[in-house]
Amino acid sequence: MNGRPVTIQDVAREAGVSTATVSRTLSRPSVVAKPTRQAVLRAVQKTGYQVNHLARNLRRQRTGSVIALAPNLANPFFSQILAGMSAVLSARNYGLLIADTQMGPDPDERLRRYLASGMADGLVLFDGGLSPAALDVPGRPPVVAACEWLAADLPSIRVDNAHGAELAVAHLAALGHRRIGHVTGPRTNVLARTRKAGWREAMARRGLPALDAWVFEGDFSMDSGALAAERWAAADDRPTALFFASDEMAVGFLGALRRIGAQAPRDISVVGFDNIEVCAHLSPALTTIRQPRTLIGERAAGLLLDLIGGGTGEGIEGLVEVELVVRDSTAPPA
Amino acid sequence: MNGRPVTIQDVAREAGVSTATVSRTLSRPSVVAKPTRQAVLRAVQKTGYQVNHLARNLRRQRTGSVIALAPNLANPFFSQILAGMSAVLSARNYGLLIADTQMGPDPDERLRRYLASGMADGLVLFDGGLSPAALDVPGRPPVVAACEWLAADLPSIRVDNAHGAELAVAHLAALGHRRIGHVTGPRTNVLARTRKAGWREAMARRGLPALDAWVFEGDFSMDSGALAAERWAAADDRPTALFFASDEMAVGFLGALRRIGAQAPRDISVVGFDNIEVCAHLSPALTTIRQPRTLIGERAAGLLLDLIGGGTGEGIEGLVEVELVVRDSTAPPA
DNA sequence: TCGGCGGCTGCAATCGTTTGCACGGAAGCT
DNA sequence: AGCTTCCGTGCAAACGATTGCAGCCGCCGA
Repeated sequence: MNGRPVTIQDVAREAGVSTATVSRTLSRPSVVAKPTRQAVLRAVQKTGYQVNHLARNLRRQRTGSVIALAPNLANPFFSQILAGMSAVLSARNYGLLIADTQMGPDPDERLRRYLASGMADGLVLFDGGLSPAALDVPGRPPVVAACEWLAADLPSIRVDNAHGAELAVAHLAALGHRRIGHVTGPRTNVLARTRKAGWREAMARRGLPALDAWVFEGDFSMDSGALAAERWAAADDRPTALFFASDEMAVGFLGALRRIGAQAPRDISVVGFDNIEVCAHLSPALTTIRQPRTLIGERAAGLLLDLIGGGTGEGIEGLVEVELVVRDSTAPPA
Repeated sequence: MNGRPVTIQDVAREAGVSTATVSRTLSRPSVVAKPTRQAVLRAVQKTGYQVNHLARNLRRQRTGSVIALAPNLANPFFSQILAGMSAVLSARNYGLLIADTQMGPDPDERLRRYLASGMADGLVLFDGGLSPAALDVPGRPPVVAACEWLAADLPSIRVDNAHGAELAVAHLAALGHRRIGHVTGPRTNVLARTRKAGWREAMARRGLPALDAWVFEGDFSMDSGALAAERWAAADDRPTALFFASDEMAVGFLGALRRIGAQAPRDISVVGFDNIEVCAHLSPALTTIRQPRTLIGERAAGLLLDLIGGGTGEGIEGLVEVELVVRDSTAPPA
């Protein structure tokens, strides 16, 4: 009734037992005798006791939460992944802290700080641009990379980007395209690099040239996609199809394309990557490579929890499969 | 060097002072003499000491983090708001925990649990669908509502939805439209209700009828927007312009419109709400009401921190202004 | 020279749990 | 009956920081 929060002591007094017994009743009910247990539970009910997580965690030497570290929280791409993580974490009574790497001046330093601070029992890293050296922190908690990552030895959940590129190129080639270009992500981004490499390989596998003139540099943003449209239109040796490293860029491209009087798939076939929600609602609806984002989040969280629990992460599949979603932005070349 | 994390005791020993002095050096440097301070800082450097937040927070009787409770984390709308929150929170050394109300079976119960659990020093609520009764928890921490909310007495950051509707209708009316319809959000959502009411008022203010036949029910999703397009096309008394309660629905509408051979703004003018990123890249680019989402997040976090600090939230403006962004989806009626 | 004062510092209690250890008693066995 | 075993419980020491209180010391003024 009064303002002071009720502690385990209050419950113990109420139930006429020691705090140890209350604690045990709550965490390992089986070890306390049934009558005692019931008395304690009754006292808990009566007093409205809630454990103090701070105290519990201090004693247990853990924090009960994990950090998701993303390059840019404003990017909707992550929200679904976070939802997936949140689902499995809250089921296991873990909290999900989120943080942005790109906000302060020195991303690597921020990562290091998070690792050293002991604010969380583990960390999921979504930023492929950080330096592996930032992981070199004495007693750091487990880290799961949920992106392609230079340091191959980090437990990770990866999307099969190369296979995605292969699917895209295969689809376009099957339609009869031979001049298939690529719009890249940011040069430093590992995802972007893998997709580009995948494109090259897929082309080579079919004996198709992967000309540099068919590569347009982007940065995953819609604006950069729009820019690619202008450059594509101005080029003299144009590809008849483009594989984009992200849907966002493809969306920007399609919009700009219309504005300059061209149209997909009549003038050019377009394949994106991600399957963001808007794809199905564009006109033409965007053919793309689907990434199961919720699944990525769930897997990453699952893997991290396993590591935190002392597991090796052996049982958890690190590679999640992508699939081709055919819509209206692709057709045989004119 | 060894595995055990370095504590304040180690630093104290190294510096030849007491733990109290170390603590003070770190939290209120001005009260300790300069030579002592330097010795302590040197020891901190040497040992690589990091404060244990758990212990600090236990002692300080606070958790150092706040919860953002959203109806659906997978909704990209929130990611930018979270980014805004994250920015101001991490600047003040607070952590941001996120949680989903809609995941478990009983959202109200979840809210209550979060409030009672003491896991955070405060909470920002984005779900307008929860019952105010869920807030009725004995020693609950401050809560900020970042959505329209039935219980008017909760400190809140609100968007001026009614004004947004007014701007939309004013714009369309100025173009010469008289038959202006509305596509609603989910019936239970307070945001959706306010926008609809705003539309009605704006129409009335101009002496224009707001016919029920011009109202299409949606749920904020792209799919529901697409559905509205079919219903609009099938109607016999068609509005010449539509004001949408969300951009997502407008996007779905535009896509479906094209698929049935119609086109904006030739056949119908469209105004959305939110200014999501894709608006500018559609063709036609979508005229909409801009909500400053980052600002909403910043304000909400700021207000919450003020309340946590014992403030009254007086100085913080609760209403954030929206603005009209005119693009290509609106034109005079045919 | 002495009293007073103020600036630094240390002692030790405290935050609320968990948990190793020990103890008491009942039950089972010879 | 005496001895072991085992179950259930309580005692008290952690976990690692913060902070009120008190004491020390040096400086200043009288």
